[in-house]
Amino acid sequence: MNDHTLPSAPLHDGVVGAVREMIFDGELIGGQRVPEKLICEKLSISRTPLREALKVLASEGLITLLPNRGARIRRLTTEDVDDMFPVMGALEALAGELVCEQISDAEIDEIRALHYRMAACHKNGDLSGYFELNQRIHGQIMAATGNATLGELYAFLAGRIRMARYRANFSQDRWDQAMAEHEDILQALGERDSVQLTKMLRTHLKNTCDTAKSVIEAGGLRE
Amino acid sequence: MNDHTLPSAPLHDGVVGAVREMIFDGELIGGQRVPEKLICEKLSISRTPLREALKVLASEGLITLLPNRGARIRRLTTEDVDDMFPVMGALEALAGELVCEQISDAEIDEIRALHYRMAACHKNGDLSGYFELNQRIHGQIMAATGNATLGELYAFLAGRIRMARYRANFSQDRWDQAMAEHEDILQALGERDSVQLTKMLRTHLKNTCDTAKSVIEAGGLRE
DNA sequence: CCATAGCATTTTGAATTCAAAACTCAAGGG
DNA sequence: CCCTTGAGTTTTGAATTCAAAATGCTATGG
Repeated sequence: MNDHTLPSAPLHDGVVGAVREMIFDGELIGGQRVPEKLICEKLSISRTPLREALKVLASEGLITLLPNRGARIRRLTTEDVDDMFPVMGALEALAGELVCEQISDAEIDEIRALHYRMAACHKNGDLSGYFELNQRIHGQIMAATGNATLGELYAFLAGRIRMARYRANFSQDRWDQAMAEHEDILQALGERDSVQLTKMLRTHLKNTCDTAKSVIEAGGLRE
Repeated sequence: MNDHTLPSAPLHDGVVGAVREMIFDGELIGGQRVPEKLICEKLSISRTPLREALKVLASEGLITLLPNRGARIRRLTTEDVDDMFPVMGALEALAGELVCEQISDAEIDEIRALHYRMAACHKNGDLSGYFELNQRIHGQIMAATGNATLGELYAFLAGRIRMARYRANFSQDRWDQAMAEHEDILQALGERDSVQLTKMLRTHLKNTCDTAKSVIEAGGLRE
C-alpha cells in the first residue's frame, strides 16, 4: 500500500541541464559547433541521450540544428534582445501586478533573505554568487505570483538572455546601479506597491538588456 | 484519410509536427498513454526519432514523460487555463500595441482576405475550416508585429489551449459571437486603433478560454 | 602554381540491439 | 476469499551499429 516508489532519476533531463549549464557558463560559446563526441565523453553517455537533449535545447532556442551539418550554439543578436525586451517587460509587468496581490509575508521574507545574501556578494565582489542569487530572486518573484505558466515563459526568455553572458561586461558602476535597483524592487515588494514595483522591474530589465546588447556588439567586432 | 505523411527531408522535425497534429486533431487524447510502437508503425519510423520528438513535445508541455512509465498526453486543467489567460492577455495586449504601429496596408489586406474566407466557413458551417483560418489570422497578427519572440511565445501557449479541443463545444451562439468579435478585431486593426484592438482581443480571448474551460469541466465528469 | 576531381575519413541521422524496469496473470498461502 | 509472490512478457532507456552525407586530402591536369 505505502508504495513510496521514488521516481527514478530523470536521466535524460540531466543531460539537458548539463549542456544548458555549459552554454550559460560560457563553456560553449555562441556560433560554435557543438562537439558531440567530446560532450559524450565528458558526460560519459552515448550519442542517443545527447542528441535527444540537443533537440530539446533547439526547441528552447539555445542551439540551432543544421541538417547534416550539426548543431551550433545560437548566437544572440541585438535584434533578438530588442524583440525580447518588450515581451519580458510585459511578463514582468503582469508579474508585478499579480505578485502584489498574491505574495505572503513569509515569501517576502524569503526574498528579502536572498536579497541580503546578494548584497553581501556585491559587497565582497563575488560576481558569480551575485548572479546566482539574482537569478533566484527573479525566479522567486515569478513563483510568488502563483502562476506557473508565467514563471515558465519568463524562465524560457531569461535563459536566452543568459546566453549573452553579459555578466562579463559588468562594470562596478553598472553593478552598483543594479544593486540599487534591487533595493527599490525589494522596497516596492515589501509595500506591495504594484505600480512602483512594475516601474522598477522595467528599469532594471532595460538596463540588463542594454548591458547584454553592449556585450553582443563588442563580441561581434572581436570575431 | 488521416494521412500523417511526413516531409522527407528533416525526419525528426516532421515527427514532432506529425505527433503534434495528432494531439491537436484529438487522435491522441488528454491523459492517454502515447502508444510508441503504434505511432512508429503509422509513421514508418523507428523508435529513435519518435523518442526525440517526445522529448521536444514534453518541453512544449503537450505531453508528460514518466520515467520508465512512458509518455502521456497532458491533460489540461481549468487551473492551467486560468494561469494561461492573463499571460496570453499580456502577450496579446503587447501585440495589439505593436501591430498598430508596425502593420502595413498589404498585411492588413492579407488578414482581411483570411477573415472573409473565415466568414464564409462560418456561413457554410465548416467548423474545421473556420478554426484553421482563425488560427492563421491570429498568427498573422502576431507576425505583423515584427516581433519573432512574441509570436513564438504566443504560438507556444496557443498550442496548449488547442489541446482542450474546445471546438467540440462550439455552440452556434458561441460561434456567431466569436465571428462578431473577429469583425470588431478586423475593424480596429483597419483603423490601427490599438486601444480598441487590445480590448477586443481580450474579450475574444476571455471567451475562448471560457469555452475551453467548459469543455475541460465536462470532459472531467465524463471520464 | 592553382583549380578541381576522386578517394578516404569523419560526422551525422536513424535503425537495431540489449539490459533493466514495469506490467500481467496465474498459483500459493494466510 | 483476498492478498502476496514470482515467472514470463512487454515496454522503456540507452548503447551500438549501419548507411548516407559532409569534410578533408591528395593527385592530376591546365
